[in-house]
Amino acid sequence: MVENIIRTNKFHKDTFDKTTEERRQNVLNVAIEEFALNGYNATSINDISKKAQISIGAMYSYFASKEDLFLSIVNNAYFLMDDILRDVENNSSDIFDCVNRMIKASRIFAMNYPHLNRIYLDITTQALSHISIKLSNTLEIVTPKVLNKFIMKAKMEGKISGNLNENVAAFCMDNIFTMYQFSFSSDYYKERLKIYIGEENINDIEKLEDSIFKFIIGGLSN
Amino acid sequence: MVENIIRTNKFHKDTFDKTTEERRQNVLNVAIEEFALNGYNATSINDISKKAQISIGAMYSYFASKEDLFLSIVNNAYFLMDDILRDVENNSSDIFDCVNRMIKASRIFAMNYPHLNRIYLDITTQALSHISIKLSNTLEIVTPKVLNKFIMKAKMEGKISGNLNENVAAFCMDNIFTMYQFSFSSDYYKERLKIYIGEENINDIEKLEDSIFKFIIGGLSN
Amino acid sequence: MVENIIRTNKFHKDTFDKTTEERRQNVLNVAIEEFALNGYNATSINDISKKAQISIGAMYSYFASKEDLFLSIVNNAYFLMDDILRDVENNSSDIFDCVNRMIKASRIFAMNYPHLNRIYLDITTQALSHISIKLSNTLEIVTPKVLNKFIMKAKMEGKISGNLNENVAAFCMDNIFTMYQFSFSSDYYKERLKIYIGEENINDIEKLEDSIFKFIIGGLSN
Amino acid sequence: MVENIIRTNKFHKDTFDKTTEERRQNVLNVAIEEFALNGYNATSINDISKKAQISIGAMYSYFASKEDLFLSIVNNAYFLMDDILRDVENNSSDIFDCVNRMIKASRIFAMNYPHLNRIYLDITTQALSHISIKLSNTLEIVTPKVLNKFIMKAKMEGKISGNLNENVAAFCMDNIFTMYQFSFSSDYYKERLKIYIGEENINDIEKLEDSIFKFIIGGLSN
DNA sequence: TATGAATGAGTGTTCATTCAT
DNA sequence: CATGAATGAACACTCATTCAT
Repeated sequence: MVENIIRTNKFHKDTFDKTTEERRQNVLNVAIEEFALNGYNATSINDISKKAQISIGAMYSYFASKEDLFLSIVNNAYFLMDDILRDVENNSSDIFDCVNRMIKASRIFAMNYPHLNRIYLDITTQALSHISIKLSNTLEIVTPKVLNKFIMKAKMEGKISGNLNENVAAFCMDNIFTMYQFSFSSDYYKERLKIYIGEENINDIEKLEDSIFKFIIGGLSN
Repeated sequence: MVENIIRTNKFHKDTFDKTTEERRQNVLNVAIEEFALNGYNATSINDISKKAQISIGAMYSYFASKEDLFLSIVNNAYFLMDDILRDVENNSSDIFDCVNRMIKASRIFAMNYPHLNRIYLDITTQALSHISIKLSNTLEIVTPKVLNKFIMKAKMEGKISGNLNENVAAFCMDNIFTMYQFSFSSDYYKERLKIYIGEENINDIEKLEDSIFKFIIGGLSN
Repeated sequence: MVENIIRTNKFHKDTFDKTTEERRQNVLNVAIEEFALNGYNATSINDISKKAQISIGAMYSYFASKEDLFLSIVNNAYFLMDDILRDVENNSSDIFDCVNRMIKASRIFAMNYPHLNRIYLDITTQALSHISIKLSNTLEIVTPKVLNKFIMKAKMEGKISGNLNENVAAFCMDNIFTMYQFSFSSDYYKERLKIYIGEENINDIEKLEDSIFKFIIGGLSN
Repeated sequence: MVENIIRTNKFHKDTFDKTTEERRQNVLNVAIEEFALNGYNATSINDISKKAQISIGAMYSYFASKEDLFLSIVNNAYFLMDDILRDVENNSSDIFDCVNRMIKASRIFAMNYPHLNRIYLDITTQALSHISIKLSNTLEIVTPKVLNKFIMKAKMEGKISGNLNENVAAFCMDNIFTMYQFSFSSDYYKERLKIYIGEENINDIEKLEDSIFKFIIGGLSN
């Protein structure tokens, strides 16, 4: 199972498991913050160790390389995303409910873990393709599966047209979710959202999400 | 006018205007390729100058810094995007035609200028927010304006519901366009597209774009 | 007596005497292999402890420093050489027999203990003079003594000319033995031997050693 | 021709050819001294650049790596050795003259270039076999050729026995020369020479070399 | 006594930028 | 105006050694 592969991926050394929870969280938190702020390439492992107030030697006793530290973080982030998606899947009554939940989940994830979301954006960058390759087939697999499932179900129940191309619909929907997420973590996309909906509407999240919901439902009903 | 601001932004030194067109293009082309491949941070100006077969001294007589070279490229890229969008705007008969043209334009831009598209993705990254800030208010302004205009027109002509939130709709539509674009330049998003629509459907662009078109039209008709 | 000084040199801590023979041999064997392969400077004590499957803490409870571990090994190696030389001394009937035995002993030592021989070569290097100093007056003392003794005896018995400078002759002879030894442990000198005698003759050890013997005997008879 | 291969080996970058002769010599001299003193592994390129009072950046604009700097030095050293051996070859009237000249040349080379001689000793070490491999077939080729030539000539002229194995004889002779050389550069072998011939005789070089000469001539006449 | 996590100075190397020619 | 040699801070990473458990 793909999910198990993800969960058993391990990019840290045994030593990291043995240190205190506090130390572990501290290292990860500082690293997440730095990677999110500066991007992978501009982040220095020496800086992270200084800010986390641990020695650089300890850092390298926890992770074999800068890349492994980064992969560890990304891997953990996928656990989180996964859990959230699984939650959406399990609690959604139908595709409409599912869309609604996914919109909210996108924002909440980005607001709760803005650093992780920024890191995710960084990974999709061509410069980090060598890194995303190491996680390939574990990424981006749950969302299409969940969306597809609910769309098919709705089709069979006659709730939406049988002519809908469910794959492309799922793609379009996730495009909206993904960019919506980024709109709460990356300064660039934050600015873009403001331009689209106007600075004065930025705080009426309910209205915004309701409109997104309607747009998507329309897309499904074409 | 915003457009004039963009066009008059100048991130190169006067010397660069004075050298030959060939030399100018050569420098920019090599730089674009390198930045697209490695990302801003991992790209070396010395490397670019070597590959462009000009001296590093010349490089710095053209651009005050690595950042300025990068900004120059991005700025030029916006001319291109702008022209394309303007073209779409001028030739579209209505919002449906406009959507159709924008879908195609997204793909064509990404395929014709994959390097520029990758660079664009890089910029949206938080790590380069210090760079996007210098271009702020010049980016991402034309698309919403154009989309808005056509949606409003369609609303007035009764072609689509008056209840539609045109701002959010434009946002959703551009989310789809943007991610669709990335699907033709970044390896990461290429892979993601394959996962969504299946490797076997990746070559039937017409069917894909038709489905995207229908999804969006549905969204507008909700 | 010099010999006693050698034997009582002790570069390890008492703890090392108290651990099991197996553990002791294991540590030393792994260390010998690593030092021989990488040289003193490029060998890591942490690596040795990992390969020997003992903790780095234990390592430092046995030896006060990397240098002491190295000195221990070298010191032990001198016991071995010493025993071999003593054996040659005790069993040789005269200088001719002695030369014959020393040629063979050189090769056999190098083949049985190539690691120790490589380590010896490393020590003679200027970079490790700070180490050889700590062993000085214990090294290189037996061979000249033995050779000298047999040459003097042969002189007195009229077997070789009384005009021979026995010191220089011993020096020349040991030069030949030493380099012959290295020809069986260091890859560099192995290659050199091939260049001198031809790859096709490298396996006819008997002929080779017979020729060396004759050369030396000639040298003694000048 | 092997000699040409050596001469055209180039381990430095073009930039090094372009800097001033003074700077070039300075870098090489400091590097030679450091490598000779500490050995390859324990020598730091940053230290060399500091002692040579040039920036580390300049260092790396001259040589692509620490290894290349080292190889450059070794390569240059082979030019020197080569010239000396060629000189011996050209000026020797016969094998006896040749031996005489080689003994002297060994000492003089070691005294004039003790650093280079120490570096040579370092290279023969197993730990540096990865380096000597890069020079293989260029090293150690001239001496056997020269010695062989003169021995064969002497054989043909009846000056020495036709039964002599010239290859092994050359090997033995070079063993003596090589170790004699080291006796003037490495502290270890200096000490060893003293032990063999006595501290009181260390200054009577003429007597020493005369005795070595006689030993070798004897070896050739066996 | 044995363990191995932790330390931090030090390594080889890169690269944006300057400036004499 | 163009050149490219030169700079040096910074980087990812190593390793001899210490010390709490």
